[in-house]
Amino acid sequence: MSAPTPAPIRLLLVDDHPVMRAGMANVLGLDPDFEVVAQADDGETALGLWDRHRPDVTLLDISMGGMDGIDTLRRIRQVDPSARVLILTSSDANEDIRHALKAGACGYVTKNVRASELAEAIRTIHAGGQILSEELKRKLTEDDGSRHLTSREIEVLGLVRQGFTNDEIGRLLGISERTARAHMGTILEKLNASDRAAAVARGFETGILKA
Amino acid sequence: MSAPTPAPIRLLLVDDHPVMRAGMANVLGLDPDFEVVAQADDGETALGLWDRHRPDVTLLDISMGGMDGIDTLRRIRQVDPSARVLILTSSDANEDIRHALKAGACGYVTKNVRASELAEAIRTIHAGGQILSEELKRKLTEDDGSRHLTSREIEVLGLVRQGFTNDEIGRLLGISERTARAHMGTILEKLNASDRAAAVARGFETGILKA
DNA sequence: CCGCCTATTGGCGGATCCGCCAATTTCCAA
DNA sequence: TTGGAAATTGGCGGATCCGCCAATAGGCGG
Repeated sequence: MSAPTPAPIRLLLVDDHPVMRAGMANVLGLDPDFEVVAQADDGETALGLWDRHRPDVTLLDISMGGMDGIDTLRRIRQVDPSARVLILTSSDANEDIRHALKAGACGYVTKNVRASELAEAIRTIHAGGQILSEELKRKLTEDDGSRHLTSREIEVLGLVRQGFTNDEIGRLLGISERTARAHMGTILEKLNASDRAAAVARGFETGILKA
Repeated sequence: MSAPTPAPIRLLLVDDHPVMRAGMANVLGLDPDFEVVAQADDGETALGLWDRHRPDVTLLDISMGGMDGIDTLRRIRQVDPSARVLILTSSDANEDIRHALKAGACGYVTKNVRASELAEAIRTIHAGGQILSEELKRKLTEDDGSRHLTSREIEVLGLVRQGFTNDEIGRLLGISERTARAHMGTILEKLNASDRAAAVARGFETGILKA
């Protein structure tokens, strides 16, 4: 009732760092459980390759030139909602984790993971499980909860970041300066910031804003 | 007058991403010109290994837990000012490049470099040359020049980031609120920001501030 | 159908910001 | 030594911010 050599798990690697991809291919390629069927260094290419190869599991980086990893993930899940994708990235920002999971990621590991743990994670993902380290889970629950901004608030924060006044923000968004101010108040409260400068800082720290 | 197999260039790899290190070791290990003599995933370990092996070239990542790459670089150059170090990192922030070069890096390449280019860069470094891509050079000259903050101004910006008012900043730094305000004015001008919120944003964008 | 959340707008007032002007001292580099 | 940049402090005033209070309207899930 047990095959000594089951079919390997077919993998698609997506990362814009060639050396990193080489590392993944090397580390995983040595394990007979895995087979790297394709690699891509941007979202567009990844989509095409995914469609052609239909890998069992996709390893996806978030920060890439062009279409980012989250968008790529959404597009893949749009084609096949059962696609299994493991996010493998350097960012441990709450927003990135949250967006990835919301977009349908089956797991999220940071790049400082050890090779053996990565392999184990892929097996778990392929078996239908979820992967999210205790550390990341803790980050998500403790540091967050009520303090995630609405899309409108994120929009306002983006303008604050550019140095616009409440009045200007109001005109830019077609709303009253009063309303912009109200959003600002909510942002300050949610981000636990004492003024707009601190709010922008918190935005970068949490990953809401990106350099 | 030409040896067919010269002694390989002895390398120390420092990066806190195990898979990335595997990639480097794999990519470079296949080339007989190179020999990976040691690997480290943090600055302290790197220092010890560097001292024991005295590699020809050190590949150093900037963002690491504990002592960061720049500090590690400084410590190495302190022991041996002729040590040759190539920064290999994901960050293309002006501040990181500037600090790395000032700390004595012989070269700076981002992780999206192709394997062949990385190998070539290492050879150049080992031969006594400098490596800095045209793209990064352009970034350094165009976007910068006069707009690098003084240490005092960076100190102030760090407090602004935390939401302190000019008055509070003055007291925290043991100076007058007037002076804090003056620094703020200079910061705004140098960073081309219209208010402190935008200044904080620019700080993160340029790499002066880090998440 | 009824709360709850979100978006919206309004008034009021004290706190804070930022620009423009000018001055002194220190310290480094040419 | 001398010029210049950096750090420091001061005054003045209009613009802007942010807190506290309150209200309306639309949407969504229980």
